[in-house]
Amino acid sequence: MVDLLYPKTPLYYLTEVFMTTKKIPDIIIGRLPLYLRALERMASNGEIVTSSKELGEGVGISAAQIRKDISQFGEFGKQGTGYNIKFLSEKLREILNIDRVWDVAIIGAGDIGHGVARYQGFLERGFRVTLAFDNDAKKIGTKVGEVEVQNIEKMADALNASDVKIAMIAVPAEYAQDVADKLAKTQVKAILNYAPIRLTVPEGVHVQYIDPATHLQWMTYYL
Amino acid sequence: MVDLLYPKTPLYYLTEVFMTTKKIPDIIIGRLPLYLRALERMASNGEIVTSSKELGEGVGISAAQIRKDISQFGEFGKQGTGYNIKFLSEKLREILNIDRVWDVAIIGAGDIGHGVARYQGFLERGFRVTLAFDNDAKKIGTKVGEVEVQNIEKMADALNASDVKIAMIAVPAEYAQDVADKLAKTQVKAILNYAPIRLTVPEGVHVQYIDPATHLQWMTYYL
DNA sequence: TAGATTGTTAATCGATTAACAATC
DNA sequence: TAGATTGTTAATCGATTAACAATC
Repeated sequence: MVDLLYPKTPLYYLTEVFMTTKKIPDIIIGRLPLYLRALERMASNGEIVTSSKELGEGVGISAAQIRKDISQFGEFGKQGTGYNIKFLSEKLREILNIDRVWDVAIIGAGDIGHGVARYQGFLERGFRVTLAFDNDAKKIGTKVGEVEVQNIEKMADALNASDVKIAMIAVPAEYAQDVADKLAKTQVKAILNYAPIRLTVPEGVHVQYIDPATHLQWMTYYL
Repeated sequence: MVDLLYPKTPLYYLTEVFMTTKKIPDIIIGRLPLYLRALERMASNGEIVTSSKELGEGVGISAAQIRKDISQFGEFGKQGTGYNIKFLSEKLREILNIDRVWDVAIIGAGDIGHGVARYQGFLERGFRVTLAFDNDAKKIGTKVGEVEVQNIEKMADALNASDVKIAMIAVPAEYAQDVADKLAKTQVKAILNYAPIRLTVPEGVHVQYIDPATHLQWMTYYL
């Protein structure tokens, strides 16, 4: 509208640059892995193309929203045809930075730590546990999954000697913030927290939470 | 506004009744367990009262939203003072129907199933695994946590003979929908799904999803 | 009383949906 | 060409925040 009425002013170009580097809402990023998950299942079923309608049904989201989300990153579809599943999957993997395998550290070698380290789903989706730490002398030196549990006092050094940028916290709630503080001093920039407590971390460090009991308590409201 | 200008019409009363039985948004219900979790930690630290400001800081939500959420269910605070932690916790437990212990079934006795069955966090938060099922002959008869794994063919009967209304699905993605269909024919009305796939269930059955890989893939966007 | 904090209304913000021209 | 489906804009919807009277 504006540029029909006025010549392009410096403000116009500023706006355009701003638009180009616009921040994608976090909530959209969070849906991309769900799209990718559905696309990979379609691909494994031998499907070649899909539509926003079909994909939407697969993830429980409206077709309009699927199209809007995807179009934030480029024009990956074809009018009249839909989306090539393999192509869109590749694009989503590039956008999400999962066109590679990420090494991950696990802190806490209790029940959750063991479960997480053994979980095949991570490996299938691009994550490999390569470091494990605990503060319990009885656990140090034992194995969780494929990796040996190290003394948590060596965590900072071991992390800095590695290229690990992702850590999972599986210690009791009362230690979780302390662990997070220590992680924040390393190059770890993403934390998946299984402890049932909110973590405070510096700008630039991302935290996601997993708390199954919270999900169950949510559903009991409706029972 | 309306009732300043007009006498109270039948529509007014209809509206009032409607307001009284208003449906609380799902997103608000989902925050209540987080409030409760924070309150329980405060209580265990010996604190007696808190404010929307303090509670908000504990869960990472604005004070205004905390107040608005809680006020949907009653007037549980005191002006000038804040909220009594014990009292508010009790109210939240009543609202969420977790002023009791819920029996839970786990379907799938693989790595996730074992981890979940052993997880102490459920018991502490009001959930007890009492039934387990798998289709693998090698697993049937073994134990996950405290309970014996039964043949999945006996699932419907065993569930109907129990009072279990909550089930956790921890089978491979390709079997998850089939398990969900079978569960939907029992009195199970809440499903926590660990399989990385969306489930379609009848009206009145609630599903929550746990997929750690999705959370990791979300964060790698920012790395 | 003065200070603090709730409960609630109104304003703002952001996300979702509807609609449709473009085009394969 | 006719039918299908995208990418995008405008309209709608719902959630969050700000503000403040009530009151402890």
